[in-house]
Parts: sequence; C-alpha cells; structure tokens
Amino acid sequence: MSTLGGMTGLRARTRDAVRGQLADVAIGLFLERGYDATTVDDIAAAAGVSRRSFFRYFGTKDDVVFHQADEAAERIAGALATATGSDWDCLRQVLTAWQDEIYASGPVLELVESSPALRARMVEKRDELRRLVSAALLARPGAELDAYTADLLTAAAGAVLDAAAQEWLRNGGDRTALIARGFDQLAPRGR
Amino acid sequence: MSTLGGMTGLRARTRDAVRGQLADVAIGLFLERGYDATTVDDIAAAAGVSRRSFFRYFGTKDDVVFHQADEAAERIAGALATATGSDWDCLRQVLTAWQDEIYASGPVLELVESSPALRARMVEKRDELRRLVSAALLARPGAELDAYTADLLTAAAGAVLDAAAQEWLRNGGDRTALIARGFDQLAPRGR
DNA sequence: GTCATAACTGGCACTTAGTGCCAGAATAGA
DNA sequence: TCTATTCTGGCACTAAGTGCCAGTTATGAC
Repeated sequence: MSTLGGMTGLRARTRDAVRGQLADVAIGLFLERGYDATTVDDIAAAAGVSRRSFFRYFGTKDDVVFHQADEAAERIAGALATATGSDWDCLRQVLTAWQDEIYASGPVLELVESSPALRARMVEKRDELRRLVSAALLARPGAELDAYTADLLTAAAGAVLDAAAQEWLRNGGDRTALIARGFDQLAPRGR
Repeated sequence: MSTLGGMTGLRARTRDAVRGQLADVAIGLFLERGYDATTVDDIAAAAGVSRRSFFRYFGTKDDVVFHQADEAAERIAGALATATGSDWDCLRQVLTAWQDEIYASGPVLELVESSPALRARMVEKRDELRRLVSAALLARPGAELDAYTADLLTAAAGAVLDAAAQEWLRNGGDRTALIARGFDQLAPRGR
C-alpha cells in the first residue's frame, strides 16, 4: 500500500479499461437489437468474458448504460460546493454546465427512451442525483436555507432539465436556451 | 353484451374484490417481513391462490403497492380537465386536493421508502403521472401554452409535492401548508 | 528470483420474477 | 340444458442476479 498520490495502479487501470470496453460492446448490442432482446449472456460472449465476470463489473444489466452518469453525479455535487451566488443561480450555473453529462447526448438518450426498463432506471438515477445535489446545496459554506427549501429548489431545477430534455427530443433546437428559459420562469419568489 | 351504463357485472366485481384482498395480504406481509424477504409464492400461499393467478391480477410484484395510484392518476387527469383559472392555479388546486392519493399516506409511504426497489418504482409511477398530467394540462379547453411550458409547470408542481413529502417524512407537520408554501415560491414569472 | 498473499476469473448451482401453454372447473347467456 | 367464454392451477421455461469454490494471475516483501 505504498501508492503515491497521482498513481492509479495498473490493476485499477486495466479494470477501468475492461469496464469501458464492456460498456461499449453492450451499448452497441442494445442499439442493434434492442435492450430487452439482448441478454447478459450475449454481452459477455461478445466481449469475451464470462457471464459471472460481467456482474463483477456491473451490478445490473442496466448499470452499463448509466455508469458514466454515476461518476458525473459526484462531480456535479462537488462543483456545487464551490459555486457562488444565490442558491438558484448556483443550481442554474452548475446544472447548465453539466447538462450533457446528465442527459447522455445523442443515441443513448433515444435508447433509454425506447425501453421502459431503461427509462425507469433513468428516472431513478435522476432521483439519486437530485438527492445528492440537494445535500450539496444544503451543505454549501454560507448556506442559509432549510432542508425543505433545498429539496424544493433542487427538484424545481430538475424539472427544468426534464422539460428541456423532453422538448429537445420532440422538436430539437437549442437545449441551453430552453434551460435558460425554464430557469427564468421558475425563479423562486421571496428571499 | 347487454350491459347497462352503471352496471358493473358480477364477474368484474368479484375480480376487484380478489384484487383488493390480494393487495391487503401482500402489503401485510411486506410490512411484517420486508419487501425483499417476501416472495410472490409467500403472497400467493397466504392469500390461498396459485402463484400463476397472482400474476393475472398484478403484472409485477410491486404493482401490488401502487395499484390504487394508477386509478388515481387518471382521475387526477380528469379533474384537471374541468379545473378553471391559470395553469399554475389549476395544478395547485388539483394536486393539493389529491395529495393523499398521490402519496399513499401512512405506513405505505414508509414501506416504499424502506425498499430501494419500491422507491424506484414509485419514482417511475410519479413520472407516469407527470406525463399524464402534462398532457391533460395541454389539452384543457382554453389552453394557451405550448408543450414545453406544460411539461415545465407540471414538473415544477411535482417538485413541490416531492419536496413536501420528503419534509413530511423528516419532520412531520402540516403537509398541506408545506405544499402551499412551495407553490407560492415557484409561481412562474411572465404571463 | 522466490514465495506468500491478495485479486481476478470462469464455472456451477441456486433463487426469484415473470411468461407461455394447456387442460380442467366455473360461469354467463341463449 | 347446452355452448362459449372466462378463470384457475400446474408445469416448463427464460433471464437476472448471487453465493461458492477452485484455478490462475498479478502484487509486494524478502
């Protein structure tokens, strides 16, 4: 256990590599045949590992689609801790900057929308993110809000992102502009 | 097929009765031993039906907890169609009135919060409700909003309910007052 | 280089949710 | 009463996810 600060360790690095490769193979199959029609056996076989090993890299079949989002979630919470301005402005800045990481851009979002199981999991992940962000907002250095207000503002900010993502899927357009409009409209009253 | 308007039919009525009884037995077991530790076999045995029949009444194990919510969702959408006032006020009135149906009051809410699987399903159901409500808001007689605004307002109203439910689980108190405060704070600007 | 330790791997068996199918019992309507 | 529909239980099957074990490989100390 003599690891230096920046040292990642060969073991961890190969592990991350396998993980990423596994995810690529899996998403490729999902896009090709559909999520439900692809079994974990298929993924494992295509990636050249055993079924058992797949579950050592991903706890569930759908985690494969959201594993970047998990990492992003903690970085978002971290970014929020250092943001300045009013609570609402902090949420606005951080979430606008991280929108691409929250809503996996491109084909992955359509993949998620195409499968009820994946959509359910996405909503769940969104909820976890919401909790994390709310806690980070509440724990900010000079915070002057209560837990209820933190939950409320965070959920409202999430509402903006959700609505913008839906509209973007419907009609395309400038997602950042949609988000800006939403944040303007919902800016909280009173303090 | 000579059923009169109000006639429910004996078959449908007994079916509803079995359904309700099955739900009661299942929730009882869930509260007693926990959700994950209760199998569908347990439920079926305790209710005196076969495992196969259970799945004829409920598509999944967790549907048993949310089957009232599904019915409530459509009634909420119906109520919204006949509500009057600004879009935001309509949402406020209808959702405030139906809060108990949305957030199963009492022990069931705690049961849901105690199991990750149930919590995930609840979030999913909430999402379905959100879509239904948004569509109903958009389709209202004299509606003057676009799909994006409908989604935005609906999600914001949902944010109020979510935050209020969390706060209520934390500290108790008057849930209706919390909801009122949330709706005041998030009242949208512009038009 | 050697060696003990820890981590990774594949294979197997098992539980559980959920589905398709079929044959028998119960029921509604003519 | 007779016929068509519906409900039921049982069986077999798929697929996700987990625990366990034994073999292999990399790691770190000497």
